[in-house]
Amino acid sequence: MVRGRSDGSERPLAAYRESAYMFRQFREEVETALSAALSSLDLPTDDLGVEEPPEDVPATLASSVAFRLAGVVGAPPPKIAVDIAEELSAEGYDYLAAVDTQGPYVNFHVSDAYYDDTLESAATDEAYGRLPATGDSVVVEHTSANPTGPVHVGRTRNPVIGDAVANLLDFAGNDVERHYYVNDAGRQMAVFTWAYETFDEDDLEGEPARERVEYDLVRYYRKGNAFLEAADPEEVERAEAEITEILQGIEEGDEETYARVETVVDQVLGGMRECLERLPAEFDEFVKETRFMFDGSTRDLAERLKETDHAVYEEDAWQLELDDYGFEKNLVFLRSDDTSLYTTRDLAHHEWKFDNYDRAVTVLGEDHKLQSGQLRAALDILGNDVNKLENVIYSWVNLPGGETMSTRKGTGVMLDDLLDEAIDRARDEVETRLEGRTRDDDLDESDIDRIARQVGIGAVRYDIVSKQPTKTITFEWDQALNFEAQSAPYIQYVHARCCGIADEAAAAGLDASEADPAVLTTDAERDLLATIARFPAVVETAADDLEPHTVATFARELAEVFNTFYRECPVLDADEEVGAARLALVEASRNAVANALSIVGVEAPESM
RNA sequence: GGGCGCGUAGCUCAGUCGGACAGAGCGUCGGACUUCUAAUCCGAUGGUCGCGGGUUCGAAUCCCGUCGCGCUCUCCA
Repeated sequence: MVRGRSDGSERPLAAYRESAYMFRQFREEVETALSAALSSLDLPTDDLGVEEPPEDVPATLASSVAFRLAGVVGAPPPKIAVDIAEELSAEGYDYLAAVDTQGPYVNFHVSDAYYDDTLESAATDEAYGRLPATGDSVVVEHTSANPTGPVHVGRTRNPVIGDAVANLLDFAGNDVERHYYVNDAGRQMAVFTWAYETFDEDDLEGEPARERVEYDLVRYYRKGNAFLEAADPEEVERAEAEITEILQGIEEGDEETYARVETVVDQVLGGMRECLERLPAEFDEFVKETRFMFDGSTRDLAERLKETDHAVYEEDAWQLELDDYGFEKNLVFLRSDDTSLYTTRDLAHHEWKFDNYDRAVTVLGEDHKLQSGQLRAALDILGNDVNKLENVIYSWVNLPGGETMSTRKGTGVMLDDLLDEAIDRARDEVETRLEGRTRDDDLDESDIDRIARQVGIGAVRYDIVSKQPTKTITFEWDQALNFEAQSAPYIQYVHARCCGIADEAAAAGLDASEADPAVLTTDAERDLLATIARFPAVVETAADDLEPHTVATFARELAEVFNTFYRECPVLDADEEVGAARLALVEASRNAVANALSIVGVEAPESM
């Protein structure tokens, strides 16, 4: 579509795709040029101090190196900055065009080619921002909630962050698989299985809150737990014996017991999976922990642990001393009855990951932080390269008023209800706005359904994914479902606007292939292009740090500069040359917004 | 009590591997729809960056202390 650069040269298509890395290349050029200048002045090059300047500074990158050299050189920073700028040559670079100073800062300016290539790349490449293949396979494990009942909002941070991390790593060039680790061998599932087999429909409290299997079966789980807490001690003892029998059956690999437990597990998990698909959070594999018991790997691993220097046999149980790793208490890996623990099985699980993937990322709540540290230590003791294992830890979601969420007690807001409410509110918005709508594209009933779903669910996801995972967040309806600025709909709206303009332009016969980036001269146009140029670097940093929320922030910033551009720079009513270039800018914006949204897991509507 | 995390505007949050006057949105107040979708834009208002020390040319950011909140310290998961 966009042909030729403003200097008239032609480049092959493959090279356009390479130029998806303009900001990153520019950064390298700045570092190279600055190093060279410092070297020729006999100054140290270990800390270049390259950073992004504040918004009101008209440079793309800057260096604060002059501050640090003041002591070495014995001159004031502004003087040093000038010396460096004079020594620095911007000759021979693609994107570094000029250097100047502003007080103690050395500022670096980009060439026209930087903008030209950004526009070419972003407007023509639907995958704009995607980084080159790393060759790494990465398994992202997230959610992994025990299959005890409906997914509630307290758990929602995990699939939302997890899915975004997986999307991000994928977009950063990795070969990603998404796993849900199913705890099907623990006491909770034994209790559930016993309760499911013991009680009848008549024994249960109330009707299922929703027509789906996990809402039905969770009533058995709650009934079982209530019984164990309150029933006659003799009856409780009898029940406990049955529960223990189930646990031991699993441990011994008894197929009949396994089948009984899986009857419950598979049903409940199936329902939870349907709920998660609404987000949507989908998985390549549901990995059951019983797998690592039945294949003998947990047993083998325990034997190997016993052989290590850290293993001790105390109080009839095999334990691991982890003082060297900063843990005071020992980690028991075999109970006194010789059965394995959750962590033992998880160790086998992680060695399996190491055998099959180059990297393993786990998204988990802060309540699992200690356990994950012990896991890492034990994996290290077993001789694994624990650098392959990375965690993303998130804090709890509070309800206003400090109410806690519990599947067992049946308290908390269910994710299904949250999503239904979000979609209902979004539908109200759509219908309200329909009256004042100026665009005549005749939204029909199915469009309204689609928009309500995209906007409602998008708002919930964005509200969660846009915040730093380490911070505790308070869930409030009005805030999560605010459809205005700093929300998913605000960004989605930009995408819809881009699509609308593209449609109108096509109908009017406007052609972006004639675009000449040199005619984009207003601040609004340059700001938009400069923001789009940063996108690949944003993806790179976010992926390195496993921080999808920075992509959410970028998407919002991009939407803001686009809306200013939209306000000030008409596309269809501009003269043909300017219109064509602006249309290319709209297409570039659409690609960047669509891809940023897809990373954070929010749909990009073509109309709304 | 020990370990870890968090504390930024009335509210919700960016910024946190030291750098240009601490930024948004919501709220409040005031403007802009005969103009590609007003889920928009423009302006005003609003801050002892929990508190106290320290390091530094420079600290919301690093160090020490302290207060508050959360998580955690099971032969649970």
